[in-house]
Amino acid sequence: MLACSFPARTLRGSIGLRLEPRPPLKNTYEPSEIEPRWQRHWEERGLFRAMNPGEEGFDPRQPKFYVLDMFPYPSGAGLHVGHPIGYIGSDIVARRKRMEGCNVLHPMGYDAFGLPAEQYAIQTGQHPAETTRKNIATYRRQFKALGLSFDWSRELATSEPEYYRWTQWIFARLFDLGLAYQSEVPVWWCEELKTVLANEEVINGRSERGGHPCVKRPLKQWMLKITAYAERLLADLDGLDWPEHVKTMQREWIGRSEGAEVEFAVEGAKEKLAVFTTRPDTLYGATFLVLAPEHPLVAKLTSAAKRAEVEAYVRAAGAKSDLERTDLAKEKSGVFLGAWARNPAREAGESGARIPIWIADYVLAQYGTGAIMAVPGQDERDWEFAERFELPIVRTVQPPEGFDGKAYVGDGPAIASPRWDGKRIDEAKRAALAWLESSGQGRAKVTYKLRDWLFSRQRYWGEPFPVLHHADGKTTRVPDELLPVELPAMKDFTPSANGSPPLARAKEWLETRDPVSGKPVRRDTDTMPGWAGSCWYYLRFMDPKNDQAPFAAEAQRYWGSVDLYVGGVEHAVLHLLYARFWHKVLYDLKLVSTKEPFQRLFNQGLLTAFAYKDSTGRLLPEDEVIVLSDVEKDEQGDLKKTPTNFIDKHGKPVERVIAKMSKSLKNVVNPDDVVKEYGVDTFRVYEMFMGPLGESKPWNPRDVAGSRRFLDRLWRLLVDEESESPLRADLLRESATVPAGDTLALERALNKTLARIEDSFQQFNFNTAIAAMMEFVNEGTKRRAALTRSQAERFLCALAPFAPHLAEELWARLGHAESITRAAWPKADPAYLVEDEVELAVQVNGKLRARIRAPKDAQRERLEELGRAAVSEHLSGKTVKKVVVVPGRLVNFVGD
RNA sequence: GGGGAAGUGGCGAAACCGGAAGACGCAUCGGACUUAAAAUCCGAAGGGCGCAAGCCCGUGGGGGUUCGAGUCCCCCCUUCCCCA
Repeated sequence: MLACSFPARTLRGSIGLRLEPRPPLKNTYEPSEIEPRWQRHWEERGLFRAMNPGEEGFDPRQPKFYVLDMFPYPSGAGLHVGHPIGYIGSDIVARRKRMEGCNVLHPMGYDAFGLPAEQYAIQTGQHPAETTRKNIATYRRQFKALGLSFDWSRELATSEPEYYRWTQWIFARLFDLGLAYQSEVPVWWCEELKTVLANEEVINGRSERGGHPCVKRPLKQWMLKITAYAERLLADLDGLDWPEHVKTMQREWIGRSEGAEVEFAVEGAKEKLAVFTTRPDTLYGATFLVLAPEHPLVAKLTSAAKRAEVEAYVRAAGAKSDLERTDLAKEKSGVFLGAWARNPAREAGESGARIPIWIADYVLAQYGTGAIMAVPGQDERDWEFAERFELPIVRTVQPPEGFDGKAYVGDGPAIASPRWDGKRIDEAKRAALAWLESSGQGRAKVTYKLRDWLFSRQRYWGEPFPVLHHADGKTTRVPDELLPVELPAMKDFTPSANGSPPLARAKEWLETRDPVSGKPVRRDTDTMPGWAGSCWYYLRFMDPKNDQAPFAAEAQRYWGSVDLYVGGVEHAVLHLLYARFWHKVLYDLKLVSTKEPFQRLFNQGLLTAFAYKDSTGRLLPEDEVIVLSDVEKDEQGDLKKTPTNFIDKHGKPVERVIAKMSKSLKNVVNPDDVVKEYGVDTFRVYEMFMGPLGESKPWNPRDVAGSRRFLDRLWRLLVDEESESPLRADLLRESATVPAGDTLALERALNKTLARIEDSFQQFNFNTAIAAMMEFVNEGTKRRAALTRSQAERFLCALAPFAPHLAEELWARLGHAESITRAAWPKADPAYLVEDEVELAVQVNGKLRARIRAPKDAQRERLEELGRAAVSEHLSGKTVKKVVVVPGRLVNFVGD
């Protein structure tokens, strides 16, 4: 029996109900009074506290459930109505799981380090610590106002020393394992701004702000060897319950490709040139080599005559982005180095053995070996390059008859390749590899598009690196017990004019002594990127106050992986890949017990808004648009529906379109305003009612009222606004009898509703759950006298995750002293889901012609008979060739 | 450029396995209540033709499979999102 359906408790009289907290005497639905009161109630009693093993109140019989939101970056603007969609969705799951008897971990925190906070601080002249504190306070207030059932005792911010101490501690583990190293890598440098810029801050070789020219230049950076985990990051995707497209994105980002590394001897040089190719079978067709302009051997191989030209080209390539360089549509460019190599498939002196070495910017230094063998016969870009510079082209795969294209990339028998002629690609590859290996000129190799993770930034607002640089050039790490290395308080944290990081100016902090040897050492002046703190916060939530370790092993073993992780698809690659990487390192260190951090991932859809486009295509702010009625009278004075019309202030028609919420379009809605006008429960219900959680949909201000009306109707269904009684009198009685008449109809309606709510949890299309609840309330309003106490209670329990404040209030008015938070989740009773008599469609040639009613278990023959009678007119003069009967659905007569 | 998701009334949407298209809500219209309005309650409503019973059309466009297609297959168009 369901605990919430028939409470085994005698009720006090209607006057003597002790309600806690006590509602006022006014008897209309007043969210502004009800909601803060219940929020205080939850907070005071710690109803959403999750207990760890060993804590008082921990119940080992409860299954655990960890539901996590991607924590927000606390920006100065606060939340707009788009942010809470995911939070409300996950909150509904968390609340429902609690009602199912789970120990639910549902925490919230802030991803508080990072570039935007620093930029905002520089602009406003405030310290990032200050703006971050203020922004967090705003977020916290807004979260609490939304009635989200977070365990606030676990709140954290990645910029707090108590937190980043352990971020540094994990970095120290990476350092010890050799997974963190320093390296000269090309980064975007803007001379005008005197700073290093992130990839996304550079557009077409110019800074996003100001449009100043930028170049790539090598700088010493911290790198994390994520490539060492490429294979496992790829393989373990298979076991995850993630959207398939997110897994695909990760697979493509990792970009595994199998092929061969082939060595080419260079004329007049000891060094051999190693190239990576996925097509070793086309080796005979390699008619030239192409190096990336940054390839380390470029300077050495360039002939004196070509030096000036080569150097100019290398400089120009440095100013381009990878995208510009590899764009297939662009005209190929390149320069001959004046050097020659030998194709290892051919003997020296043999025709085609001597091949020229070029550089071209379509070859990237970071991929493979930074050098390719160009096979124009089987590669489109190489073909284009060969045509442009008049280099030889040799086909080594026989194109099909009638092929008149240029490069042929399809399958076919090998030709002009004596060692594997006639073999198709797969086999030819194997043969080529075997020959390369046996002759010592190459080997099988797997490469990944994934590169090591550039892990440092020359900025202030991030985690300092817990390392010490010694006079002899050695780098050691700060001992664990001296962590955290705190970020020094600095008044001026803008980038320096010479491009050195702000921390280089914190002299007292910078110059220190090695705790081991006592010798003077320097700290590192870079900080970690914004991704660092978010790589492990889900683990800290398991044990957030621990000052001996990042988290206790026991706590981690208990909570395991995140059971449901909800957030935006924009983190599909980087955040999720980085966090998985750290998790696997911790797994190898036996610090965590699971291989993967997030078992199930769900991406909520984007919230859009309406915007208006005029005839020139310009988007107009909402307040410059006038909405005309969508009903017009025609000449006869009859009403005629037309598309809703919108005009601008000059009376010109504009078109309504869907756009992102943005300040400039003035279509940003603040949840505070919605809550003030309608209440939180209405806000929550509306956000879920708009459409499936996973889909993007527009906020329509004039639709919100409908959700409020639903809650109003529910209120009036249970509460008589005219009377002072907290509840309608008939609901104070228990109704133990078997439902009949209208009560039976309501019982069926209720169970149907419960079943539909249950379904909605599969795909998180809570809009259908709310539609079902609306139908039940409408049904209940029509048959109010028949509604029983038990039905009201089960309905409120199902409503509780969606509109928790109203559900609590009515639950209390029904006489419950305990919060609905832990009431039992109501399940549909299948016995009430089937009707005795069903309606069927009767079709003739697939067209609906009549409807019949029949007992649900009527025989096919009987259905056909009933159907035939119902459509006899349509069948006269026709011969029925076939009758399709689908019991419970339809009868279809197929004639001529 | 690559990848992904999606196109259904005036609007947000629903339709679980191929079986009654448009549930639920918004906006709209009509009625009841009211001195009046708001609120509330009851009702109408995809488009077209018709006095009506009813008939025809209809899920971005075109083709196909099927007794039957919003749903499956092929081609095309459009929009949005992500990555670069």
